[in-house]
This record gives sequence, C-alpha cells and structure tokens, in this order.
Amino acid sequence: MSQQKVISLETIRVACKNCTLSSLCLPMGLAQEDVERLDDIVKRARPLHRGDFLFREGERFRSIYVVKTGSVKTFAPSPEGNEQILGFHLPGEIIGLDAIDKSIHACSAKVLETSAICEIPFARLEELTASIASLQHQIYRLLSKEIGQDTQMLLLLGKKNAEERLAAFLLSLSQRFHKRGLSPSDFYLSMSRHEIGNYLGLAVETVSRLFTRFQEDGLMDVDRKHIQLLDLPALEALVCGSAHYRRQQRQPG
Amino acid sequence: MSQQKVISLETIRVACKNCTLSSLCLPMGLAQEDVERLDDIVKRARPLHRGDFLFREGERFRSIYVVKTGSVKTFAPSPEGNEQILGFHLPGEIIGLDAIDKSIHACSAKVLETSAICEIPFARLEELTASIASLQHQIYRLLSKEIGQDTQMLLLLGKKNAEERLAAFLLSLSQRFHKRGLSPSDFYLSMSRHEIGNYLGLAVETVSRLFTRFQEDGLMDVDRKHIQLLDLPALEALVCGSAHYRRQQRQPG
DNA sequence: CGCGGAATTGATGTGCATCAACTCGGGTGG
DNA sequence: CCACCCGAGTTGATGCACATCAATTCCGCG
Repeated sequence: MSQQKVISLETIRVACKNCTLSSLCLPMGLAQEDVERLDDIVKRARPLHRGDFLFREGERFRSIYVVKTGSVKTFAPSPEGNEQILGFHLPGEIIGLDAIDKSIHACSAKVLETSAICEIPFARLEELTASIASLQHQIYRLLSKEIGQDTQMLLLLGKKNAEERLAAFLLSLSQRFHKRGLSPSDFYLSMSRHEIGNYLGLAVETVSRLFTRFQEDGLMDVDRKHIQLLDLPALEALVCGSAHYRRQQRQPG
Repeated sequence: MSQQKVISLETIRVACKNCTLSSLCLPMGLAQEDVERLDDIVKRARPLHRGDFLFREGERFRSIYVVKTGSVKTFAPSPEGNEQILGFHLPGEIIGLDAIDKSIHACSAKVLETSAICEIPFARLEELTASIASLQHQIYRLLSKEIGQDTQMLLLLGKKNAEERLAAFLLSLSQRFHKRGLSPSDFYLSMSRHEIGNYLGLAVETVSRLFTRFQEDGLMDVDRKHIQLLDLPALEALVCGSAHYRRQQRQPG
C-alpha cells in the first residue's frame, strides 16, 4: 500500500501538471524541460472542503492558485459592509492575480465544494519567467485576459437587464465547462441562488423567478442545483437582448 | 528657431520620460541606464485632438499608450450594438493592456480633448522586461493593478445606487488629479454628461439631477464642465452609503 | 421527526429609466 | 454683431423593472 500511496501522489502530480499546463502554457508550446521546471515549483494539490479559504482579504500575497477540480468564489467587502462576489472559478482557472500589485490580497477566496487546488508561489514563478521568454509572455497574456473578462462583466452590469445577465451567466458556465471537456448543457451549480444574485447584481428572488421563467419557456431544466440547458441558441439570443422591445440607448459623441 | 525646435522636442522627450517613469517604474527605482533603455523605445508624444482614435476595436495590438496630458476614453460595443464606456484615462495612466491576450484590441480608444500620448511598442517592451527583472515586476504590477481597478468598478455597478456611483466617480477623478499634482477639488470634466452616465450605468437625466442635488446640498459647485468639490469628506461618506436608510443586504453563506 | 436555512411565490413599493418639453450656450453665416 | 440653429444639459411627469417585504414550501441534516 506504500506503492498505492506513491501512485496516488504521482497521479495528483500529473493531474496538477496538466492543469498548470493548460492554464499557463499549453498555447505556447513550452520546451519539455521548461515545463518540468515550471512543474517543479507547483505545490501539489491538497483537497480542500466547502468553506475553506485559499486566502483572506488583507493577507500577504504569496501564491497564485489554479483550480484543478471543484470551484472557488472570490469576494470583496464594499465600504458599506456587505460583500460583492467578484467571480466563480472553475477547473483550469487562476486565482489571485489581482494581488500582485500591492502584495496584499484585496479579496478573499472561499472554496464552494470539495476541490483540488494547485498553489504556485509567485516569487518563484516570477524568477522562472525571467529566464523563459515564452512563459513570461504567457503570464502577460493571463493577466491581460483577466482584464478582458472584467471588462465583459462591466458591460453586463452596466448595460444588461436581469434576464440578459442570468442568460450570460449560464452561458459563461456552459462554455467554461465545455472547454474543460465537460458537458456544456448539463451541470451542477456549486453556488447558491443568493450568491448568483450577489454576483449579478440581482436579488435572490429575481434569480429564482428567472429560473422558473426560463424553465417555463423551455430554455432550460432546473432541478435544485442541477441545470440542463435545453436551448443554447435561444439563450445566446437572450444575452443580446433579443427579447423585449429593446430600449435603444443613444450613443455618446 | 532651429534651436527653438530642438529645445521643444527635448522638452517633450523629457516630459515623456517623466511620464513613462512615473507610470512604469518610479516605485521600483530602476538603474539610470535601464531607464534610458526604456526611454529609448518610447515613441515621443505627438499631439492628438478631440475625436482622434488611438486604436479601434478589432485592430491588431502593437503598442500600449501612456497619457501625458489630456484625456482618453476607452469603450467597447455590447452585443446589442450600443456601447459601454470602460474607462476615462488621465495623465500618467496606461491604455491597451487588455489587448495583450488576443493581440487584438477588444475596445476602442478615443481622445476626449487635445492630448499628448506616448506610444510604447509592446514587443520591444516585452524584450526589455526579459532582461530587467524589476521592470518585469513592474509590468506585472501594472497589469494586476488594472484588474484591481476593474474590481472596484464591479463593486460600484453591482452594489451602489446612483448617488453613490456619481460620488465615487467624482472622488476617483479628484484623487487621480491630486496624484498628478493638480487640484483635487477644482477641475474640468472632459467628458459629457452622457458619457458619465454611460460609464456609470445611469441615464443622462439622472446624472444631471444628481449634479443639481449635490450642488443644492453644498457638496460641490457645478458650472457646465467646471467642477469644484466643496465637501470631500461628505462625498466620501456618500460613497459608503451614509445617506438614505441603507437597505442592508443579507450576506451569502 | 423536526429544525433551519435555501428556494420559491405572491404582493407591494420605489429608484431610476423613459418620454417630453424647455433652456442654455456656442458656433456659424449673413 | 446679431439672428439663427443645434446639440448638450436641465427639469418635470410618468411608467416599469426589479427590490423589498411577507408567507409558504422544500430539502438537507442532526
């Protein structure tokens, strides 16, 4: 059974490498030896449980994290005291990049379900990127991509109504699951309705009513946390505001 | 007058260096020779005029831009066709970081008033960062900071009401002007009411009414584009929702 | 089995968008 | 220099999407 344990660790290790690979470097085609150097600094994923924190707002920034399995939410307090959920992070996604600037975490990261998370000490990653140009580029891209995603979210919160927001949210999950080889139309929500509402800037009740309405309209099937998207094209049309007489917003000069 | 011209160019050059310095490296304390290497790749600022584009959505990404004087807005089209203003960029601020990921600009950048803008070819900057560790770190910080700012904006759009948004907007401008040595309480708005509304997710009329109300309440003085903030502490309190019976939002688990 | 938080559903209230009318100021041309 | 125009801004009246409040059901868990 010692053998068993070794195999198990190796399995985690390989899985972790794969995860790091796809998140950090797959598109770049790093040399094999560089991949190994990268993999060496990645701390293997230990299993975390619902409610565990990866880090808390105010803590010193040391590492970024890559979700291997499971899901994580990040959230920050607003001045008033209530909190805003900033994102839900699925397998393959990276957490903590916003803390590089001040070396202090500006948000907290909490595990939503039993999850495996890789930790990458940022200082060591930074050293590595100094000698591997393609990895450096990859990190720039990663950071830039995060900005682009936030931009999408600004558009969502600034210009879209409740049903457009929820449709966009569902499609986002769908696409991200699909990218990781999972079903794009059949999945479980690891977050509560309340958390969805908080994230989308809506009240719980509104989220609930929309789920009901979407189901009535044959767009999806909802059974508690289990979601089946039945009409992806229709949902995509919804995001673009196909429903409702569109209030045409005048353009600024 | 040939002499005059040389002096003028040199003035721009030095100013440009200063601008690059404070934006990219001041906090790091680069070696003098590294500063010069950085400065060498910065294209000197030519004057741009209201309505000029730095780049348009869909164009190939080549350079990032640093505002020296004046102001710039960035905006992206939503699927419906109307556009969302993503940010207003004041002196010392950097534009274009979101395009690194795809090497394509996802938003457009339009000059709001006569402005001087430095251009930094990103490929050359990237080469440079590979050999100057502190510059690499600085770029990471810059990108990370941008993420943090977007996060702030998500909080604004997700959780704050109209008057909190406008107060936050005014204070943001105030702080950014102050950081550049300008008055934090007396400045001109280079953007229209309509653009402010678009940015904050509000209707023009709402913005206008709030300006009136803030003025009535003695918080500020508004004369067309000329703004004077008379009670900064009160505005700060407003951002935190001090006014109005605060609808206490329940927290998700 | 029974407690408690999560989710749903219905009734009501309100903040802000929308519509509409008017004013202001700045630029243009006679 | 004034008359005109036109877009930007303001102000008021109205409507609606969504928040809020309230009551009930559902489900997980001890």
